[in-house]
Parts: sequence; structure tokens; C-alpha cells
Amino acid sequence: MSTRRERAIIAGRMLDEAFPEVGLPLDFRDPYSLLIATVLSAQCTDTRVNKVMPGVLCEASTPAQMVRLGEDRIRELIRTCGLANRKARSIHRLSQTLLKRHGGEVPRTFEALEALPGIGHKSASVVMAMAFGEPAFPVDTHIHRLAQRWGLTDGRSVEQTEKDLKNLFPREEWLRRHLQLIYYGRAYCSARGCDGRTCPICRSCFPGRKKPFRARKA
DNA sequence: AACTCGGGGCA
DNA sequence: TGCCCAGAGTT
Repeated sequence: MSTRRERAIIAGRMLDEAFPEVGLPLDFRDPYSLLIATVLSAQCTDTRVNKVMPGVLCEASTPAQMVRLGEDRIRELIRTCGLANRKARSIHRLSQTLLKRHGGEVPRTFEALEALPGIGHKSASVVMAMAFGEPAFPVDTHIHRLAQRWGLTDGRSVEQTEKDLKNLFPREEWLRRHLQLIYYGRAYCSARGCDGRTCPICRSCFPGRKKPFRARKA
């Protein structure tokens, strides 16, 4: 039986081996672009988001331009990302709020970011970590699932998982671990199930695991 | 904490 | 078709 901290150390080593260098999946450093990309990312793969973003930025790369572009045009541009109605309205309202409340700038605090319409804790964390370089550990349902499978948390909520992961990894590793976990889950241990042949952890899974995970069919 | 929303892509 | 995808708002 291993402790949670021991499992975290093993997981960290394994993640570094699997993904020694990690790049940002959404390569937008500009805060506003990243904010838009984050909104589009809901229930949507990042490859699809990356395909759509250049077209959006071409027509509107600032809140003022986005407001002027209008909801209907935004909806056309982001159609292939799914949930286009909601996201178009969200992006439009978000841009209006940025203009009215922050002079067209993206605020640099958690509180202000989370207070924006259409921006929740996870999106705020992404912007804080990747646009502003502040310590944040974005945890979504995928990382939550992985942390549960690896015995890094007992919690049922993503909020508890975020607390546990922040506790298990030093602050300067948060962004790297976040990215590695995203990539790892996608490659080996997704919602469909864990491929025990290629996932070094789930193959033997940590002691304490109740039952084997459904393997992805080849 | 649980529920609702709800669309494109892929097997 | 059924299932999955870098969630947010409301109650």
C-alpha cells in the first residue's frame, strides 16, 4: 500500500518521461485571444478550436472589434466548435463586459476573471496560468478522472481534486503537470477507458484500485 | 452537489 | 446511432 504522496512522485516521474517537454495546446499568449479560445474549448477538442481561431482573430482580435462584429457573424465563424449559439452569445457578452468593466483589457485577477460572463473557475485558471504566468492548476473533468484513477485524490468533486493536486505538486510544477495530465489522459487514459498495454500506471494500477478499467478497443 | 444545456465528429 | 469533447449557469 502506497501513500498518496508516493503515488504523486511516481506519477510525476512517469509524466516527465512520457512528456519531457510540453507545449501549450492553444498557442495564443495574448490574453484576449486565449480567453476566446478557452470559451470555445468547452465540450470541444482543441484541434477544432485551433482550426477556427485564426478566422475569428482575422475579423476581430479585440473586444471592441468583437462587439462590432456581432453575434451572428461570430456564430458563423465558430460553427464547427459545437454549441455555437451559446458560445457566440457568450463571446459577445464577454467582450461587451470587458469594454464596459475593464476598458477593453483582460483583468489579471482570479476574482475579476471569474466574474466575467461565460468564464468559470477553470477558464480563469487557464488564463491566469498561461497568459499571465501566475500559479494556477486548472482541473477539468479529464484531469479529475485521471487523478481518481491514479489514487491522487479521494474527492468526488473537481474542487477537491484541485486542492489535492496543488498539495501534491510544488507550485512551480503546476502548469507543467496540468499540461502533462491533459496530454496523458488523451493518449492513454481517456473517458473511454484506459489502455492497460500502454499506460504504465494503470497497467499495474496503484494498489488500492478496486477493479480494472475497461480497455479501449484496438 | 446535482441538474441542465445541446452540437460536431467519429466509430 | 451512441458516445465523447480543455464547462458554465442555475437551483
